[in-house]
Amino acid sequence: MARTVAERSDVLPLLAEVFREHGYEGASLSLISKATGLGKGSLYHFFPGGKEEMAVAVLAEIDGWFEANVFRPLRETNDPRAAVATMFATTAEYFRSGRRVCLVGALSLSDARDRFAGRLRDYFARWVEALTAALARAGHGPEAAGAIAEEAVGGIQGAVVLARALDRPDVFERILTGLRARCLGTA
Amino acid sequence: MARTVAERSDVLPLLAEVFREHGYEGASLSLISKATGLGKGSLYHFFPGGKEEMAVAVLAEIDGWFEANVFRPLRETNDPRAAVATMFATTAEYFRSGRRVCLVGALSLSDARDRFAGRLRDYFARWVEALTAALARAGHGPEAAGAIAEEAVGGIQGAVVLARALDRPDVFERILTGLRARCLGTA
DNA sequence: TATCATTCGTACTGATCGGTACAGAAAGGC
DNA sequence: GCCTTTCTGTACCGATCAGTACGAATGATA
Repeated sequence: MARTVAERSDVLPLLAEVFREHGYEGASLSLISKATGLGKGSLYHFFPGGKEEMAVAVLAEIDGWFEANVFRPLRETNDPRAAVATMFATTAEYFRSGRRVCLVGALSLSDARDRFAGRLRDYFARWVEALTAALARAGHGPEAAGAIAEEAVGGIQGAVVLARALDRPDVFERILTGLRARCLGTA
Repeated sequence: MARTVAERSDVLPLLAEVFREHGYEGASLSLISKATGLGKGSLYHFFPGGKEEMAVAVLAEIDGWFEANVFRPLRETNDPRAAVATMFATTAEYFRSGRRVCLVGALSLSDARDRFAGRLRDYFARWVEALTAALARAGHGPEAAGAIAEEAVGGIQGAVVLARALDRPDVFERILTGLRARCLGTA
């Protein structure tokens, strides 16, 4: 049979898009097969655990991407204010101004939440922690930094929901602008 | 056969809970049947259009509840600051501090969004408009009122996502407290 | 060219999906 | 007392679900 992909990791972005668009339950194997161009044989070869293993792999890749591009910069930068600003720009681009759903957030609202509870909690907890640390280093008081970080991380998720429901990416941009100002405001 | 319910509206809250917990795709007729105690015969008697009609009816009821308990008070009150404060208290109770999912928001993130796009957009648009009007009457400038309203409505949705992912209702409460302060702050 | 593990398509399983058909029981009018 | 309308359970439909089995094609090695 014809070879289509060399690496399991090659299909993860395609897989992620299917889960984002259809959710965990809605992402049927036939949809996944169509989106990846892989038959069931290949799919179960790469992911013996089936759909659940596919979702875990996708979540791990997303987690790794945010760790490298968002969380770590927030923790390790020498210029926390610039790092916070970069975080908003990076996430706005990643979520395509609300046109792209946050898979972690969407799973948190679905009945698949319990299945992946630990990973979902971990993702958001590390995001809030990293942002809290950056805000504290930027001059916010310890308790205010945590509260603002929660408001910002939650606010980004809410911006995705609202922009998608209203079908208005400009609403996403405006909310993020407000959140950024709140993070960088009184230091 | 034994009669179980008298009115179609009696099953709407049960139906809503099934959709909230399992999403549109995940709410199978067998789950719905179990949750409502109604067989398929009764279900299709009340909702000839099947699942889609059930979801539409549930959305209409939710919309009606928010219109009566949240949107209209914001529009018609003589004390806009008190009305805004009441909105936060009412929604916190309705969403049970993030333990209960917002069905409208969850559907907006799912692949059922297109099916109900108009209703989802309408719900959030009216919420933002009503809150904008109240904030303007409370003394905010016209452009600031709109921006804060979007941030607040989105923020509530994000608070549900975050509190549910972290399994921490206190995060929901803290975020709402911050949003309320932002709405009532500099008037 | 022969070998061999890896990769892949297809056919299949049993279960469940949303929806339909229909017979029969309860309720209400008379 | 019927008799009509309103409700309700159950059996069934074709389609699709996640997952398994397995043979065939492939690419690397030799």
